[in-house]
Amino acid sequence: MAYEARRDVFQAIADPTRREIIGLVVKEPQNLNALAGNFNMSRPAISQHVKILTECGLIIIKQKGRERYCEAKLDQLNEVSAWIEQYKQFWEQKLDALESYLTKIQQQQKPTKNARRKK
Amino acid sequence: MAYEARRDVFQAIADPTRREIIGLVVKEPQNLNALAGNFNMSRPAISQHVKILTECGLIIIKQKGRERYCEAKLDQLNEVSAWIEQYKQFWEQKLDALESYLTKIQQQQKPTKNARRKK
DNA sequence: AGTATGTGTAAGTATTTACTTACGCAAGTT
DNA sequence: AACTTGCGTAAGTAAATACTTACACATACT
Repeated sequence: MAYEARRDVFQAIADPTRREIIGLVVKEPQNLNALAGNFNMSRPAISQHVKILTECGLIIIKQKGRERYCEAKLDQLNEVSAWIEQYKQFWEQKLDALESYLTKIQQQQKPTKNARRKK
Repeated sequence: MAYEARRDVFQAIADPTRREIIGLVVKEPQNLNALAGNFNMSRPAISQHVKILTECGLIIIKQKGRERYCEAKLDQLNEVSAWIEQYKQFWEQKLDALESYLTKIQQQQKPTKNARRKK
């Protein structure tokens, strides 16, 4: 039951190996053996990761003779980008404007001096 | 062994429930029961998701009496944002400049007219 | 003090993940 | 035609995930 129900971009990029595959393929399209050469795992393992990446559209395969070149096609990253972007403002504003406010609140929560919980 | 070795932001946002939690908490900080009310799953399940989110810093907990308010603190999303951003140019340029080139290549790969594979 | 409320966490479970090795097949080479 | 190369995929496995129910415990309320 390995590698079945997976077509989600968020899931796809959750795995560090897959992120690395993307990084390599963006730099230079390459066939599966070449790709697998960069990792400390078996060729089939990489093949399975690539499958997932193609299933969610982040990689496309160009068959050339018996070789299959993997190319990056990162448009789907837009989904993630958009999700992040909607919060960007939030966290950037938090950083300066609300910083002092938050600190204040936090101080109100400090336990009374020398107070002890009974064990 | 539920929910152990997890502190990675990419992993954290890979789960749709956790993404939804973030969405809710950004709009309005709320305690765990209120939060859990939005989902079709048990309160402990949400508690565990929140734990993961706090562990990678996307949510902070403000204890108020017996309640624990969850607030979003999305700075860590920067890690994801940065990763995506480095590729943004790539996929945006691909969209126009390379589009025609890719189409051309693709056509070169079309099997010869009426060519058939033996079965 | 006794009860209700808000919550963390342990233990159990089904499913999914991320690998592995073994095998099979098509495309090129000799 | 036989051999090599490049690759997909099946089957097996250990670990991680995402839940659940049961329980413990502190804070508040009466």
